[in-house]
Amino acid sequence: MATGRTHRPATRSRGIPEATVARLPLYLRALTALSERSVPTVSSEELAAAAGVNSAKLRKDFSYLGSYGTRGVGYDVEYLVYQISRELGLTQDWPVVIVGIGNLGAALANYGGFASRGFRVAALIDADPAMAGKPVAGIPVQHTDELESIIRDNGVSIGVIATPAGAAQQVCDRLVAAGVTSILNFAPTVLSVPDGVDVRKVDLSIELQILAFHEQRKAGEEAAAEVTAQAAAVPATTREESATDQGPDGDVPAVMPA
Amino acid sequence: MATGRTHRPATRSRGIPEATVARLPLYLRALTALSERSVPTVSSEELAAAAGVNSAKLRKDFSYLGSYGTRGVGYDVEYLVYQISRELGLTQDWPVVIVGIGNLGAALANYGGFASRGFRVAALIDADPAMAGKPVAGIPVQHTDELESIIRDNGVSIGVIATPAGAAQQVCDRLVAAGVTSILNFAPTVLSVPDGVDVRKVDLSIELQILAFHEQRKAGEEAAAEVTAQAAAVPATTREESATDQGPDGDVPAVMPA
DNA sequence: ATGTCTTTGTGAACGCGTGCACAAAGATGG
DNA sequence: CCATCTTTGTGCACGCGTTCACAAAGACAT
Repeated sequence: MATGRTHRPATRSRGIPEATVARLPLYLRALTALSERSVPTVSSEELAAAAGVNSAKLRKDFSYLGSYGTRGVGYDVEYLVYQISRELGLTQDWPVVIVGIGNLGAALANYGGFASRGFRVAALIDADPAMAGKPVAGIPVQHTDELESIIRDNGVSIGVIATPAGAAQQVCDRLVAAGVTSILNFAPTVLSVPDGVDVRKVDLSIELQILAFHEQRKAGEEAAAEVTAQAAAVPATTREESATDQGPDGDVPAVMPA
Repeated sequence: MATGRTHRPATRSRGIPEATVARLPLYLRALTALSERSVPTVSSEELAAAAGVNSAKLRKDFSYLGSYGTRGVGYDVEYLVYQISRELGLTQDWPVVIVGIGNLGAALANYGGFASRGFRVAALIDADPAMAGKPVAGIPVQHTDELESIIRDNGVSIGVIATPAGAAQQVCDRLVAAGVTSILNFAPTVLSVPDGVDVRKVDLSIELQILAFHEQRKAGEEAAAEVTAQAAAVPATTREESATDQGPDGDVPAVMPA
């Protein structure tokens, strides 16, 4: 998982659990694909397989939205697409600003999935004066000085931060002060925001580290069988070495801040 | 949250809960920052604040790794950096391939956080023959034909998929067949993999949709107070309209597949 | 109209994750 | 050496999320 909600830890809004909300976009995507293939109805079993989840979980998720299925038949694809879209708030237009037009910011500006679900890139903002006016994904980059006016003029409530870590908190503060209440943060920093502001985090480095952990464990388990007998002989000095006083400084690997 | 583990749903590997593993990189980053400022020790309270988590949670997380703290003092920063790095498997070198060198793939190749924690970009792979040989982030792009040999020659076990959704499953299958056992997927698709292969997903579109949901709810709550009296008069026809037979087709918003 | 068969919707049990609150441990000062 | 004070490590309870398993609902054929 590349994220973690920062605020509103267990806010089950109007009865819809957070975990369910996180899966609704998944269902929506699968349903949209079915809709394009003109499939009229789908069973919970089929849809669950397409979305990669348990069918019981899917049914319980849908039960929070209401009784939209027909027993013995399944769910009407078009109707469900509409209901989920409405529940997620995708029936309205969401202007979004992207701050920090480096490699990642440019990639986000070009990302089709943004524009395709009601999200409209209202502006691209960068601190580098040399970037100003340069078009990225057909949209001219604007300077940070205009951040506040852009937010207000376009009624932007969602901001995307793709700046270096050092600039993220400052940008965040300005976004919030200008009226943004939801932030998607790609910078590897913990953002502090006032109550009422939602922050979601996408951290590429963290994802890889989690994969590395499991990868290491897999490698360890493979080797475990042959070392089991040997491990019994060794008095556990190898793994837990020198946990007594001070950590070895020379052994510390070259770990740099992401 | 930008991800969701696909396989190994609740695998508490060697006793370390999945939720804890997901937070270790967060602690590591905060600790590395302290280390650079030559801070010798840190209390759970301070570190928790820096990582944006509860201090009790942090202490419990560390207790899974062992008793590395000193009561009345706190944790030795350098030692903890080393222990967490080792636990996460960052003391070894992880060669990584990135498949799909579009905007996003290029951004990933240039992303500093990859190389800085033991992850080495072993190769960039793209299906477009025109890209072959072109250097991105100082690394020449190679053609998809060479995928298998690259994986085997470099002993790659972690693959990053940044291709369009349509190509993702096929790329995934080839990666897995060639020996990759951990995949970080940026394509908006559900990947199916055999047992033993870990998939983590980063989905930019989903993150925005979750934010939109909360944003909509916030807006709805603001307006709720003034509409409460009015809502009582309206016989609930507005919200749940025509939930009887068929969903309105004309009303369905223009939702495209991400 | 009635029976059968499919599929939904949900009650209930279970397990994981979180946070409180406190006892144990050890540093520090006298 | 003893008292005090700080901070860790953890037992415990609670709540959310997941899954099972089944009764209710409705389609469909006869």
